[in-house]
Amino acid sequence: MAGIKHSRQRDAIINELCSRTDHPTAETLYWSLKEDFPNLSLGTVYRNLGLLCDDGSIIKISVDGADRYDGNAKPHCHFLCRSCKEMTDVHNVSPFSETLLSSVNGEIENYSLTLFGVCKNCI
Amino acid sequence: MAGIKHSRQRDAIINELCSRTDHPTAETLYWSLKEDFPNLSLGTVYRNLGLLCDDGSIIKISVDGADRYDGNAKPHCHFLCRSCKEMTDVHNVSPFSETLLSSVNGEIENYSLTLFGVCKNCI
DNA sequence: ATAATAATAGTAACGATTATCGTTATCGAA
DNA sequence: TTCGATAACGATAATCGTTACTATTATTAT
Repeated sequence: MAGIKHSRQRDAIINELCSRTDHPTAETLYWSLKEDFPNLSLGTVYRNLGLLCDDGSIIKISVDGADRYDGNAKPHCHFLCRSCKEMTDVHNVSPFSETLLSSVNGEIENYSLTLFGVCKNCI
Repeated sequence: MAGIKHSRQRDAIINELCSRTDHPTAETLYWSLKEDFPNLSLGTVYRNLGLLCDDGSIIKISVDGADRYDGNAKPHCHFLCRSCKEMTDVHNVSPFSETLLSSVNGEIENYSLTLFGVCKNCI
């Protein structure tokens, strides 16, 4: 990464995002980091998350409402509970059949698969 | 649908959405309908799309930027070209594997699967 | 036709995100 | 170790997509 400096805020944002298994929004991260950085700016959080997405080291998940971020950049599947809004990872995903992939009129680089429903806690 | 009236605008919005295979945003629909309804309001488009989503007759697709709408409410897969931003349907999607479904800690009601890449035209 | 009421157009308000800008922090080179 | 270049910061304004409000108009059952 040419011309990318370190900063205490940037390192903290990466560290915070990668150390949690929920899929926080920019604002959720912002408030978590406020303790250690009382005058952290929300714009700083957004700017760094954007840069990290650009270089592929994290993932942005577009959902209804505010976007969520995932420190695990390896494509995988998510489950979003419509009751508690908690988003969890789903592992062991090999969802795509040959017939699916062959019916795409282009080159696939990535995917986003989100399952919607109600989690065990909310049933 | 109790208490739902027809209106020329509402019928036109449904008809326009269902007659196209791209996955237009609210604003795209708005401009398409402007010809026939010179003083159509963007709010009217959003309000009707919201109602149609609520009763499950159309689908909202949350992607980067503005949400897209799909007149085909049957869950299926989409392919979004990162170059021309065109979104196309992917048919013949086989259901998810047992291993995937069993690793979800809740009841699945719906899903959203979007493939990202570059379409044949843009390669 | 009339009355009840839902839908509309126009516009203001809102939440999420991005851009701007003056100041501060980082980091390689002197 | 300072210095200078420049990236990153905090604060805040601006933008974008979407929703809410309100007075007026259109729809529908009677």
